[in-house]
Amino acid sequence: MRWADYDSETCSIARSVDILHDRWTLLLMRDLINGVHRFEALRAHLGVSRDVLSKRLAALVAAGVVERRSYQDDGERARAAYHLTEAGRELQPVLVALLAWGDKYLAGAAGPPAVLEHIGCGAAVSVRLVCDRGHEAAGAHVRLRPTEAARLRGES
Amino acid sequence: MRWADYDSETCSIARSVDILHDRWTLLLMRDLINGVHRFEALRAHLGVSRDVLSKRLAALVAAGVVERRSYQDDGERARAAYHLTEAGRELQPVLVALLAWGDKYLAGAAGPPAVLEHIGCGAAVSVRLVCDRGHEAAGAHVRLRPTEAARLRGES
DNA sequence: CAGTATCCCAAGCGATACTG
DNA sequence: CAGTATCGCTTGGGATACTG
Repeated sequence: MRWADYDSETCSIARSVDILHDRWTLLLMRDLINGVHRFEALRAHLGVSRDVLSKRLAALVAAGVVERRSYQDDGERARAAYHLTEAGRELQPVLVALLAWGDKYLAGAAGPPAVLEHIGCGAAVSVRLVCDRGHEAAGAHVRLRPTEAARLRGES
Repeated sequence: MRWADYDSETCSIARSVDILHDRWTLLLMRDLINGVHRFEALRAHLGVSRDVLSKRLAALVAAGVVERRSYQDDGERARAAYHLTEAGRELQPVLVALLAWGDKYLAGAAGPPAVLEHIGCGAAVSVRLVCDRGHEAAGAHVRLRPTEAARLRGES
């Protein structure tokens, strides 16, 4: 297929970007995936204003990637905490890919501030594109094939 | 490490997001990686204004992920085209991860408009997180370990 | 075709103050 | 602590017109 035939708006990348494209959302996801769950902790760590954090969290809850939970420590009153849903956790490859790319191209002379490691064995973790038959499938070895859904849409 | 110890700004994810977080950049990268290289073709396919496209391209050239080339068809005058640099091409995993996620969670009843396939064998392509010793390393089986660079920064 | 210049509007964002 | 309300600034972005 010629890529230009591929509808720019219905593209899954476009839909994903629509949810994630602002300056804070991916960093917010990063913190959530790494164990920061409370409003004030998120605000302080990200350095974002309360207002924006509130809006972002609401948007992510609406999008189904974050859920709000109440919890209660002993002797304390109930508090709210935010956790990723299954859909949210599955954005991990996006974050890892961004991390790997930033490590490689933006880290500067000092090197990356942190590396991702497999807890089981301590080896470095990387992102790979593979096909169902196990072939490495990066770069030009990959193409998009339009589905029935796209064909039907095109006819309408 | 406790994630909150990890500096939010020097994080490689943050640096990457800084370059990519606007509404158009990732879609622009998508089109560039898929063979749309000319200004007017990009503008038409993305549906973005000339002004913004011009700025985005300039920013991406400055960031080193896009390069501007001149080419000349027979009998035509020279024209400009934009191509990804090596660094730009290596953002492919980010795009594939976004595509896969959108396919899974945002495609709706009709299913995704296109699927990614390995040109060699036609099998579907997916993103995997693996460690250097070949272990599958997704979800909670992964952690960030601060490097010397982070320790030095923390002391300063 | 490949942009730049101008204008104006809307959205994003931060600061501050306030509420339960 | 966990937010909402209000304000005003700044940036992003579309429309249109213009240039090489």
